[in-house]
Amino acid sequence: MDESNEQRAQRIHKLDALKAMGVQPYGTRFETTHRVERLLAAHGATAKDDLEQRAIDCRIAGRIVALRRFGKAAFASLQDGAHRLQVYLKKDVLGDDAFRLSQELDLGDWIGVDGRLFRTKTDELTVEVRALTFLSKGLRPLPEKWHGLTDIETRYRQRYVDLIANPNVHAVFETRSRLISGIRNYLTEHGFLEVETPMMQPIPGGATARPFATHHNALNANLYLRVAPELYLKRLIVGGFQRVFEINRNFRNEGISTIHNPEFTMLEFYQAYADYRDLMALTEDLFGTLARDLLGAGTLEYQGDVIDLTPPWRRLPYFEAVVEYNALDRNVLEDRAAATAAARRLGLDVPEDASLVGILNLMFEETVEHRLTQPTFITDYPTEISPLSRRKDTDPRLTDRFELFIAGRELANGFSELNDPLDQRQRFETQAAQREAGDEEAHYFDEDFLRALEYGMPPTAGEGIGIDRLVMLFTNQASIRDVILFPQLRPEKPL
RNA sequence: GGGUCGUUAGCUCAGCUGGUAGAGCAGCUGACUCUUAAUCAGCGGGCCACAGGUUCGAUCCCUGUACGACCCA
Repeated sequence: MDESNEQRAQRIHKLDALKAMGVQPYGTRFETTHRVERLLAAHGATAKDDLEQRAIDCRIAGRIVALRRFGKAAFASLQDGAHRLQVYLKKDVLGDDAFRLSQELDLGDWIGVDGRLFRTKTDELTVEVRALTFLSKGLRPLPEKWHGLTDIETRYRQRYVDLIANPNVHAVFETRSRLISGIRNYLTEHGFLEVETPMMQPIPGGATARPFATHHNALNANLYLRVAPELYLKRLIVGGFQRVFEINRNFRNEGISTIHNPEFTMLEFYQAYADYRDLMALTEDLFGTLARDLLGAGTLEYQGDVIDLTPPWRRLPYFEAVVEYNALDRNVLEDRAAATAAARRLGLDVPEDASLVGILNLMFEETVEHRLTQPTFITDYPTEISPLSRRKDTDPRLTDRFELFIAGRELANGFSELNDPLDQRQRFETQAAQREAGDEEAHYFDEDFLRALEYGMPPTAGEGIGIDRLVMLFTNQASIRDVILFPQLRPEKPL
């Protein structure tokens, strides 16, 4: 970008003008009495006469985002977080020196004001400023006041400008933070202990995904950024922690899309002595609690759909879903040739060497997932694609597992954990064979994890919830980049 | 990885089968003590993403590159 544009040069000149007035353009401590949000909440509806009688003084600070000058007075909008409050700068109230300072103000400057609340004759809540403190000079012009900043690339690369120009963006990230706090509170209140496990792992495990590789010089060891914390959290269950959770970043070396960022935030939690059904109930309750606390409702609108979070949510076995959503004959579940024919009739490209489960999984992903708008637990996933899940007692080809879909997207994945070390060893062997055959997403063989299981892991259920996608749902955002402050982009050309 | 579209002033955008660029906001100067997209008068501001090609002449047509968005894998 142009570093020497006209407006920037003019503002650098203004630094001298400020100094000439004895004003430090980059100030220091300023104690406020109120946040603008609080003032608006408290007095947004207080009547004009009432305000005058109560003579409410305040001291607030913020960035000037609008400025309307008259000869000997001016109105400015001060932005504090996602909220704005108008201030009135009037010569005969401010005094000559402060008014002269006010005439040097630019859009984008930070100021602090002392004054009294009143309502203008157009009934807008406003602070009549008695003392003006210059806090910090902005050297770059702000985006346009009416359209704001819309260029998507600039919004992501210079999120600071996006946050200034688009208060709704600020609000999205406040909601994100509150949602994560809400999850922490909920789990802590339910006896879960927050823990931290390695993000740099010698063997990346816990998910089918390609890892980022790195190297530790002093140890001369290859390490991977984790794709999931799962295997470490289960080691903690082996060690005797009954309920643990971790909220932090996972890294997957895969494509970027509206629902994928290379680093993303995951909640995983593990509960000893519970099964996957308990976790479905917990998930319903957790989402309901978050919706009530953050949205004040049991339903939310997402991209034109009304999503009803009222429990219980539908539970639909995986194979049943494939049959139901495509109105297929049940023989496709047993007969590979029939499944292939059905998939091809649906327009799917079936590889010659695909297994029956592979074909059914293809149908599930292509024809079912995106249609699961209302919250739905798909249960009983095939063992073949669930290498860490406990087998069903009634059918060892299936597992005690679910995935939660809302608005056509996977939001959570949970299961009763496989705690049989010998079965787990076999599953790893199968994965290792797939890896040998060229599947870069297949699980790595983790001998230490098996050793841990051999010490005995109590019956346990565990779940992962994609926090970014959950935030998308709660803030009605279509792209994951709009709920991640600094989404991954190709590096910018040097400035 | 493939396809489609985009990149013009600080921001938001125009720009005619190709003749060296416009608006609004923002900025600067002046007027104005209740405005809120303030108003009025005047004035500046451009490597038209980058590199080639075609042409007397390219913001415009062609090729490539970079970055981004969306769709597909």
